[in-house]
Amino acid sequence: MANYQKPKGTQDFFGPRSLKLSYIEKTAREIIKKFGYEEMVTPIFENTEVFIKNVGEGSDIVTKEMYTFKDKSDRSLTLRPEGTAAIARSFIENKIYANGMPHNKLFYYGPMFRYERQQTGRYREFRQFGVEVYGQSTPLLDAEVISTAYMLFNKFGLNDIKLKINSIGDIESRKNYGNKLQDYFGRYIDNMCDDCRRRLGTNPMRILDCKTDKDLIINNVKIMDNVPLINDYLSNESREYFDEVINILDKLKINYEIDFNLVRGLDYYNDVVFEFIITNTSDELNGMALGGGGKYNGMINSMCGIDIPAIGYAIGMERLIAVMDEKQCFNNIIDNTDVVIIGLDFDSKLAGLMLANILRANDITVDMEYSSYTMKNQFKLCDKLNPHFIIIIGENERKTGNYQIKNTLTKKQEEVKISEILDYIKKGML
RNA sequence: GCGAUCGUGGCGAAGUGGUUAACGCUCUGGAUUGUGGCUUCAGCAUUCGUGGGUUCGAUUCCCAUCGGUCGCCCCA
Repeated sequence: MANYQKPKGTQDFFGPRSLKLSYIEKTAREIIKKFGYEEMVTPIFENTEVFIKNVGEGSDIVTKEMYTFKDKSDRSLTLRPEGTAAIARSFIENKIYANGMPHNKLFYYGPMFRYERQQTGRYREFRQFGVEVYGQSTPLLDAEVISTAYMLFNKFGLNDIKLKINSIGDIESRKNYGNKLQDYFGRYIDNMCDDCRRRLGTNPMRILDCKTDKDLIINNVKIMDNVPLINDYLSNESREYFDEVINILDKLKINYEIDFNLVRGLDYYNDVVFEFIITNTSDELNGMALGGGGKYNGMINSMCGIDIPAIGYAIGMERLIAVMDEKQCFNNIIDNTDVVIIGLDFDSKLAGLMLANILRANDITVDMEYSSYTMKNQFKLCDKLNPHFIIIIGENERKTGNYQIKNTLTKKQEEVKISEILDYIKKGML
């Protein structure tokens, strides 16, 4: 046998796991539509510059994680590493902003690709469900966007997803704060890690995220404890906006934890940023981000020159499945077979096939064995599928027009006229 | 990009430098030829991720490579 392997970091979904994936996808679609969202489907790949310009030239995603390739006409294309930039591109290219709606609520679902070493909850091909809203900037909307995620978590039976939220301020606030951080960390930088030294010049806010220097103590002072807080450098406008979002979250009874060190790695965010954190699980998953997002008012403007506010988030499907597995949230999603039809000779199987399609057309799940005429083999299929009813057809049944129907729950077997089988089974399934 | 660890049949999992690679589950066939899920008997890896090397001989030692798992970085 040829030794085929799937590419590193990718996955095949089959059996129960594929059932879980489609259950999540279906449920997420249903719920988000209640909020008025429309699905947007964009290409799996985009022109490379869509991501470079919008995710950020300095971001890790762009500098080392993209699947970029040339097509036969020498165009540079990239397998999408995230959803937001592609959705924004489509929003602008199709001039959706001109459709007269005060806001446009969009969601997407599909695979994303990042060239990374895999570990728990991280793959090279992974799936995201995400939402983006364009056109309005108000705390009411921001809080509602966050609440859509919690409606989902709730529906899935997850009660331990912690919301971490912060405001990184508008562009001016960020600049002022960045200067302050450079002053502050500049005093200690000689003792800090290589990454932080690099970040000091390029993106000092990311130092706040550093795991290496998290507990660094210099001159008996834990430097992260005395770091200037973004909160003290927000413009009045940004601060009031953030306070109002928090206020509304309280009203919606969504628990949150304000984390002044939450800054996020994508360049396009401003003001409100947030992450959904997994808690109360195994060590591997605990503290991991199940999803994240924020506002990115500047991105649309930089793409098309029009001021259009934007906010969105994305949730990772593989991580969602992992948490839901641990919390045993998949108890009732098994697809049951309602009926298995047994035929004891070719003509009986043919009669069974015809009956099966009548039942299927009436919303009943039916399966059968196609090549064996022995009872034994066909009952084995029943053992596997565990149907509610087993219909047995043989020569006698064909002659009389009465088929044997066995109810596997009551263990009772009855003869039923062909014309009455549909009703008999429907009644039995209630 | 860096680091750790692992890779034996459909699955789980022992094992050793040397003629037949344990065991459990599953599966296949029979006891039981129109009623299964129990029991019982029998069968199922020319082969130990792949390629090369050492050796009289390697699944077991060495190297490389491809994968899995898990950390760091970053993120979903």
